[in-house]
Amino acid sequence: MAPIPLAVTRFAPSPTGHLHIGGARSALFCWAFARRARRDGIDGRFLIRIEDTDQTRSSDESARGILEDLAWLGIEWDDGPELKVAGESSRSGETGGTRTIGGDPRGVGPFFQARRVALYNAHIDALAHAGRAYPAFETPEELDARRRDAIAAKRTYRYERPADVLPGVFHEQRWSRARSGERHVVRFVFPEEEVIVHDSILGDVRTAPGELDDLVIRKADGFPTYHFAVVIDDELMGVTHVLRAQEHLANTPRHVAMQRALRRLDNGRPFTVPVYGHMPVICNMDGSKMSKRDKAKAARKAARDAMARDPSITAATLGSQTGMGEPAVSGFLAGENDSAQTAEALAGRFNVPLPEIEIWDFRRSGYLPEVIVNFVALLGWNPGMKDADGKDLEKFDLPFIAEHFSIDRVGRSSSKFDRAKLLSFNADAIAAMTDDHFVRRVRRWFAEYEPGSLATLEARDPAALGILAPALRPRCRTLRDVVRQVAFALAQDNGYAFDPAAVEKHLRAGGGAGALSLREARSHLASLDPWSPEAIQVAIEQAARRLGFVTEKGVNVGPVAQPIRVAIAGVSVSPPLGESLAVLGKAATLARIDRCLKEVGV
RNA sequence: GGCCCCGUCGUCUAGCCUGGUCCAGGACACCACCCUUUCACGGUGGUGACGAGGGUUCGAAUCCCUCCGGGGUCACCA
Repeated sequence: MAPIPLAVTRFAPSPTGHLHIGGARSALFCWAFARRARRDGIDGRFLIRIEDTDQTRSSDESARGILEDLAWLGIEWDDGPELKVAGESSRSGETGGTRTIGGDPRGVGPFFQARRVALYNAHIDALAHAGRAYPAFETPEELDARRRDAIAAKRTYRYERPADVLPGVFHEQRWSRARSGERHVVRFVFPEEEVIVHDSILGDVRTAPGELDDLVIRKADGFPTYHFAVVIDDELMGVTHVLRAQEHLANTPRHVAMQRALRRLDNGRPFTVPVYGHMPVICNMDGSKMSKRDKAKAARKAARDAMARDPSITAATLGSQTGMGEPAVSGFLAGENDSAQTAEALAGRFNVPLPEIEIWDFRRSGYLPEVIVNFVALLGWNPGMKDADGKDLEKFDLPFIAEHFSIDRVGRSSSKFDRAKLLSFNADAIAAMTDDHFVRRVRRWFAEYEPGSLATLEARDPAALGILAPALRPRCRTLRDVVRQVAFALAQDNGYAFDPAAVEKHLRAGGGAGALSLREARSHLASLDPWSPEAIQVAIEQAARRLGFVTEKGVNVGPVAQPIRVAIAGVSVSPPLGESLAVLGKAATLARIDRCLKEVGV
C-alpha cells in the first residue's frame, strides 16, 4: 500500500511580542490549507515553530502568549510546542479538565530554534566543505560604512565576496582563523545563476544572476540567521507548503538557492523545494503597514494634541500622572521609542482608544474570536460562493474554511483593514447569539477584564445579565460595550449626576410636565408586584394612559418613559426601561426617582 | 534609487483564467424614508468603481503594450 501523502504547512512566529493580526491570518491560511488537504485523503498537518534565534528580543512569555492567542482563535496545531488549555467542558463556562494542543508525533522537534543550533552547525559544516559557505570577518561598522558609501554614491549596495573566496573550494585559512576564536559570521556563496520561484499565488518570479549577494547564515553569536534556520527546519520538519506574507517574497530566492545547495545529512538526498505561496499584506486604512507602532503613534498624537490645547500639560506632569516618569514620557513624545507601556499609560490618561493591532488587543476590546477568524479570512481570500439570497457568502466559521479553503482563491492585492466592517461583523454575531450564550460570553469577558464591574452588577441582582441580555444584544457591538450599556446599574443609587440638558427637556419643560409624569409613574411602580420587565412595562403604559397620553395610534409612553429614564440613569439614554428597572430593583428605582424629584425640585 | 509584487464603488470583494448574459453584483460605511418611549436593532430606497492611454477583436473589467499610482524588499531582525 502506498504511503499516505503528506502536506505540512507551518506558522513560524518569532516570540518578540504578541500575535499580530497579520500573523493570525497567515496561521489561519496555513491551518486551513492543511485541514482542507485531509478531504483529499492527504495527511494535512499544521506545524508551529518558534523562531527565537534573536537572543536579545525573544522571550518565553511571548512565545506562550502567541500560542495562547492562536488557541483562543481556535487555530490548533498538529505538530509544535505543547500548550495546555481548558478542556472541552469549559466551553459551557464550567471549569473542566485540560487538554494539550501540539506535541511531536512525527519526531521532528524540538520546535524552538534555539534548541536546534547543533543541527544548523552540522549543515553549515557540510556547506563549508562543499565550498558553499565561508567565514567573513568584516565588522558591522565596516559594513555600515560601505553601505553608506554606496548610498552616497547612488550605487546599489551589495556585499562583495572577498577575492580569496572561490566557489566550490573549502577555505582552510579562513576556517582556521574562525576556529581560533576570531569573531566572524558565516556567509553563503550565492550562485551566479537565475533563480525562479514558482509561487502558487503570484506565478513565477525570476531573479536575475548577480542580483543577490552572499548572505549571512550564521551570526557572530553562533546562532543561525532566519534565512538559514528556515531552510533547514522546513526540510527537517517535512514542510511541503510555505504560505506566508508577501513581505517574504524577496527573500525566497535566497531560500531556494540554499535548498539547491544543501543535502540531508541522514540520507544524502537534496533538500526539497517546498511549494510557495505569498499572500498580500494587510494595511491600515491610510495604506501604511499595520504595525504595533501605530499604537504609539495614536498615543503620541493624543498627548501632543492635549499639550497644544493646554500648555499646563507637560512631559513632567504626564510623567507623574501616569507613573511613567518624565524621562520616559519625553523620550516617547520625541519619538525616541515606541514603548507599548508608555502608549497604554498615555492613552489611559487621555482616555483615547488605541487601535487594535494584535490579537490580544482585539480580545481585550471585546471582539469574538470566531469573528476575527471570519473577518481576517476575508482579507485576501473568499469562497466565491453565494448564500441562500444569492448574495456573496461572507459569514462563515472555521469548519467551513477547513472545508473550502484553496490557494486558487487567495487574492494578489493587499487589503486595508476596515475596522468599521469588523465591528459590524462582531455586532451581527452578538445579535445572533442566544441570550444564554451571550450571558456566558459576557461573564467570561468581564471576569477577565472588568471583574469589579461584574461583581457590582451581580451584587445588585445575580441574574442581572440574564435579564438585560435581550436588551443588550442588539445594542452591543463588542463585549466591552456591555460596560457602557450597564453603566447606570454600576453607579451607586445616589452616585450619579443628572444631566442638566436632559433634566430641562424631560422634567422641567412645559412647566414641569415631566416631573408630574414622573410622580404619576412612581405611584404605579410603587404598588407593582411582581417586579418584572413585563409588569414594569405595563405599569408605565398605565401611567401614560392615566395622564391622557393617548392618540388614535394608541398609548404614547414617551412623555412618561423619558422622565423615568433621566431619573434612573441621569441621562436620556438607557436600555429599555422594563429590563433596566427590573435589574435595579424596586427599592433602588424608587430611591432614584425620589432623589431626582428632590434635586430637580419641580 | 535597484529589484520584485499589485491596481474593480471610500473599504472588503464577485466577475477576469474559459472575451458578449456587466450601461458591473454583494457586504461594510454613508445619505433618505419607515418603524420606534431614549439609544440601538430592523425594513425600504439611494449615492458610489473597472487608474490612464494605446492596441487586438464585430465586441474588453476580462487578452497584449506603455505610462501612472500603491506596496514590499534591499541587516550579524524575523
